[in-house]
Amino acid sequence: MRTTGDTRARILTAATELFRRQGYTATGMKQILATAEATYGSAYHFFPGGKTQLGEEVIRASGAAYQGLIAELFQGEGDPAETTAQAFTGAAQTLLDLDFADPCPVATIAMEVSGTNEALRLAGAEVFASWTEALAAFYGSRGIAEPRTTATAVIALLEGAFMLGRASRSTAPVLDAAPAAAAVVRAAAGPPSVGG
Amino acid sequence: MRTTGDTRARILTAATELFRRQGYTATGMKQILATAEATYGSAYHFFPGGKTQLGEEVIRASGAAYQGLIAELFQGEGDPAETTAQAFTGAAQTLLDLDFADPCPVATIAMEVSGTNEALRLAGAEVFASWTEALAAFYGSRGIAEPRTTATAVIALLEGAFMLGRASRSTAPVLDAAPAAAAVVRAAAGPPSVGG
DNA sequence: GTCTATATCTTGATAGAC
DNA sequence: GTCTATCAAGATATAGAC
Repeated sequence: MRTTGDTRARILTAATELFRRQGYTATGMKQILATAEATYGSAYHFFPGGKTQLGEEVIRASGAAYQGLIAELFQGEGDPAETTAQAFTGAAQTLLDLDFADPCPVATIAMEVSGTNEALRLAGAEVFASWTEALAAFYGSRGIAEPRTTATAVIALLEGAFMLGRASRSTAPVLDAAPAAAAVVRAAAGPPSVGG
Repeated sequence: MRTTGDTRARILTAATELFRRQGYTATGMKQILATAEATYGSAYHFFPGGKTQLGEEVIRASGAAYQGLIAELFQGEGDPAETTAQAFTGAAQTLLDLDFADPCPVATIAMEVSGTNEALRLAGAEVFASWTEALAAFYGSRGIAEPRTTATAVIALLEGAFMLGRASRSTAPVLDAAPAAAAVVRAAAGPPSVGG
């Protein structure tokens, strides 16, 4: 049963999958269309902005989806540091389930185009900011000091751990990052002792 | 005064610069050779393995250089957590000096090819492992518990912060990561208190 | 070791029929 | 809304003169 708009969604899904596996530049329109079982005519009908528009919509759609995931994972009354560590443990499993394809569809595109494509760079920046805000809202509600700083560091840690995990085809970096992320949260929860 | 081997080095330098700015796939041999003021003949004379060999040598050379930088930065008798934070502060300045080009030539290539080019993926993995070992050696010598785990988390945090910083064209993520990295080191230095 | 010319293929994008 | 055919420009890589 086909509904109107099906083709557009198929193209977007195929692009998301291929971008995360092969990167943005290395993925051609032809391959996207073959995977989506669509044609050039349909692609440029729905995405007149071409490949750049496709990349931008992939970033924003994935960004919204992951923002929802953050809201889902980071809640409840437990220790926020423990909640954070558990999210990393779950992320390690996701990495494994994907056979070390990029768990973050935004990261690879962001790395590739940050220096060359301003529209895509900006889309990635906005998505990262939205994740930081969502996570900071959670930390703030749990009484963590400097919630935005903490959230930024936790997201950076997760993205970096994904990168090392993909390169080494191992979940170890993400699992190693779990207690580290908890330590970051605990440090912000406690007193800001600097001198010793 | 030209010395033998000059051309080879020029090609390698140009490739390193362009890969970090534009990514591996988006950079063409033609542009590399134009930048290096070299020709196809020279390129395939020195790099018979073509673009893949060029990518691999860029990764390994940059990896060795940065391993030296780690050894240089992480030493001395000061508080290792403070030393770590200072390294991040310095990295933020580097990011700014590069006008938000990738401070890590390995990261972009690793993200792009981890799923498609096994030779390059492995080269990146080995480089990341060498950095982790170098950093772990420092933490171990300073009495930090689980030095490898700590080192992995710190490197992941740095790489992730670079990624966010490039996307947002801001040093804030790297500066936010500085105290977080210190917290990770401090947590490993102190007693493993979990319950409270 | 360096050069030019070229072979072969793929890229993103468009035109126009239906 | 979908299709095919095609364009112009790019890609990596090679051949062979010098």
